Amino acid sequence: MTTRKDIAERNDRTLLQAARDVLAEDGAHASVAAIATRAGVGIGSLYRRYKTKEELFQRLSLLSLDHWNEAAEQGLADSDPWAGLTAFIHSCVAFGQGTLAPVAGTIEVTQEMSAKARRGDELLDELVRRAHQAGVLRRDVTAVDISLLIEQFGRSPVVDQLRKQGRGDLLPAAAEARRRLIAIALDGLRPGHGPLPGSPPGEELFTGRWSSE
Amino acid sequence: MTTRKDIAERNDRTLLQAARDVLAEDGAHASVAAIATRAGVGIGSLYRRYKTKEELFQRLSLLSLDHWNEAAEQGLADSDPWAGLTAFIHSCVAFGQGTLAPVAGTIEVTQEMSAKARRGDELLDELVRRAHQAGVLRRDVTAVDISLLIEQFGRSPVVDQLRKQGRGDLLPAAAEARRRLIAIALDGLRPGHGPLPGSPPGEELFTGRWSSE
DNA sequence: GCAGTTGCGGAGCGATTCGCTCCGGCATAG
DNA sequence: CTATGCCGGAGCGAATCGCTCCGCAACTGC
Repeated sequence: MTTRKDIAERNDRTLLQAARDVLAEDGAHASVAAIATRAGVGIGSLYRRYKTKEELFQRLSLLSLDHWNEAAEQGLADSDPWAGLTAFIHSCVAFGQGTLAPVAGTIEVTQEMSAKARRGDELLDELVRRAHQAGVLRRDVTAVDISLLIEQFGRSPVVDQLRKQGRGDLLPAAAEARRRLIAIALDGLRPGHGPLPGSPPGEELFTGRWSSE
Repeated sequence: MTTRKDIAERNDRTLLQAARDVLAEDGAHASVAAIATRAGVGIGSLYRRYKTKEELFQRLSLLSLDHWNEAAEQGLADSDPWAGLTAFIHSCVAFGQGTLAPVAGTIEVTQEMSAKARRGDELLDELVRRAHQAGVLRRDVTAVDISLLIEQFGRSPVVDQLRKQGRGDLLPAAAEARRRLIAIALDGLRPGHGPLPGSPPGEELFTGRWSSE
């Protein structure tokens, strides 16, 4: 038997997960109604828990930062620097750390958030330092590179589009393909490659059609 | 002196470029008004050239496919298989090949589009086959992997967000950081690494908080 | 210099969707 | 069986959507 309290607690968790998923698919366009529907609750219930849409996103942002920090600490707990670093990256990518980017500019940043973000930076720095020292990470890769890599892979256009089109049957294949991509990128982090740019390898490859970038 | 005809021609090119940029920043939410404003023309002018929003996107889609095919042909023209392949990838990423993904499901696919897409697949296959034969590309990397890599890097959450926030001053640094990421991924494509998954390296890294994926 | 023509920008249309409120109905407690 | 409180969703005003249409400015032929 499920009491009403059980349901309430489950909704709390489900709501944030739904928010993350909808955010991944719809970007900044994500609507409160879509999040509530995805979570399987009414709009009223959502607003009983979070006063505004912004409050929901702030809460989600905090959860995201918490996950980052916990994953980094778990990574540091691993005695193998390379295993710890890659476990951290995998965890963050799977969590979808990049999905909040579209709304990052629309919500107010609390000092709790910035404090946790600062701690997250420190943890990642340590993760990278350890890997450098052990010689398992190419020297010219910085902590910033790792952050960007996580953010870049945190959203998957292919997976998002499939999910929106309701082709859930293809999701496993897409997820697998994505894991292959991440594995490729991780291999690129190992030592023994030429130096990174600097100036890009082939500056003017692009047709003159586009000027930007 | 600029005649009216000059302006008209320039608008034609500028319009598609603006559409691509706005699409990158706003995703499927991109509005016609935003595209016209970005291009520096009135809404009326946009609708004089394209009957509907869909027609504009279809035209952009064709342009995107043309760029893919031209870049692939240029890559094949290079006698060095690795240089040709990486030049192709760089060109497609810089063009922003992934930015159309959010609207791909909303526009009707003409047979001209699917024909060009098929040709693009063939060209990429040949690019990959050459590289495999020359031994400069790891054996377990497929053409699909390359496509996904291009799509994944075709959008840059960081760059898009900076541009939306009007921090144009930071764009060069962000673009540079992005190039570093691509270089890392390309290095991961070289031979001499362990096999790709298959089953992911660390299946249950993730906290149990999220169930999806 | 003047009338005629062409193409431009943007105000404004109806429709849609947004964040959010509020209330009728149902499940549970006593 | 009554009383209580939480739930879902209809519906509010505001904002935004794709798109039309017209007044004005810029150029041409005389």
